[in-house]
Amino acid sequence: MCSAHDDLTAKAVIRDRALELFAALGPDSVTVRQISTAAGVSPGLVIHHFGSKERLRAAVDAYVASIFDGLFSRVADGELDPVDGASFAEVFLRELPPDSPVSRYLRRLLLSGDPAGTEVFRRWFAASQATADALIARGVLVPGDDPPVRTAFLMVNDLMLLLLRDQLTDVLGVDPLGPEGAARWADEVLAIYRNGLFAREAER
Amino acid sequence: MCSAHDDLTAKAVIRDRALELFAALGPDSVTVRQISTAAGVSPGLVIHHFGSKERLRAAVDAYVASIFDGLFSRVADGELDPVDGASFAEVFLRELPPDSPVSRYLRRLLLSGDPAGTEVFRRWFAASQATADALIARGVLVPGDDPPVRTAFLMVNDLMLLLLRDQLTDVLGVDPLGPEGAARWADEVLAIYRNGLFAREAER
DNA sequence: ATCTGAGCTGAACATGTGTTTAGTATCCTA
DNA sequence: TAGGATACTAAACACATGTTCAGCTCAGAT
Repeated sequence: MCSAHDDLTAKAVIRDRALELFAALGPDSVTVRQISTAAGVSPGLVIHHFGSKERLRAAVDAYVASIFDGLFSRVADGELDPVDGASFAEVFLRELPPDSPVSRYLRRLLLSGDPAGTEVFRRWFAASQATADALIARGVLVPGDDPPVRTAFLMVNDLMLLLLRDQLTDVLGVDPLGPEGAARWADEVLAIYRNGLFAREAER
Repeated sequence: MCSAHDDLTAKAVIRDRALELFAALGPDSVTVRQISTAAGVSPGLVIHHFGSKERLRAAVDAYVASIFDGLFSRVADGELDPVDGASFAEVFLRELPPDSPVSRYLRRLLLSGDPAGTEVFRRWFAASQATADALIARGVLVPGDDPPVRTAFLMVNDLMLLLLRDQLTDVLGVDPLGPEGAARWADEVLAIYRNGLFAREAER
């Protein structure tokens, strides 16, 4: 190994810097040269290791997907517990480094319609379904008339925090995934889940 | 006018084709030449009318924002009524042509963190707040302990359908904004809003 | 009739792009 | 210790990009 950055192989460094740049700027606006200088290598090496920019992008997609897969299986194994409204988003934020570009990358993955994003979405949905089933079995949740739709609803409520975090911070004045915002958000969501939203006619 | 396409001015045609291409492929992957051939004009004319590709993008941003502004003010005037769960998304889908690229463009606008997207989000939030206040005043909704957070929650529930429509269609097997899917989605959401989510201990 | 200015084109320009290539150092294996 | 693969670079290549420019057409004012 010629030049040692951190304790990672150069290929991994390239992948990590590409992940950051793709997440921040979008894959299309990022050039191979930007990635190579961010990784401290030559542009040729990026191609040497990944074949092409497009395949580097695919590698980053797969890497991010594998991170989420790891988190999902840890939840399934009971290592991580998404209690209290079944918020996967909060669990993930806790597990990932606070400035991790992964959630921002996921945003691009999902909203751009990329197949890799659809795949992550599918697995997230499956994990949500498993969690919901477990809570129903324990008698905590009621199943509802249309379990898949109910699961999807709960899941997107959760995902939203990740996807629209910046915009929500803007209008609320507080980060809904920060310490204070998360508490306020959870309180309100649980209140709705508990009491519903509509005024009860004649207060029962 | 040299070449008449449809009944629109060439500048408007360029803007419309750019909107479609930007929505479908992302602004960064679309070239001026693609836009110009889609509009049936020369690349130079695109620059002639808009100054630069970047300023064309800004013009499209503003155009989309104005479309949403129009819809918001029609809702405010009572012309459009988002009853039943206050679903703006459904209202918009009904008002826009079925294959309109606007909602897809909005997705890009929000995910890219573009200021224009943030602005649309702000106005959507304001409109949601106004609608919620009206429903509370009529005694339909209960305000909750944290009205801004409650409004944001309801709003993102709604936005989600627009933003994750494709992925939801994938996992549910039905378009949540299509005729059947919308009904199932509304039923389930209203059930939660009405009865909550948790099993009542001892069934009261 | 003539001038003016806007709409518009085709070709060219400068540059940034992804990628290739030739070559060098370094490591692992036999 | 030889030899071949691997990691890596610098330079170049081919091409696509956004943009410019000179000039054309044509409607409307003078």
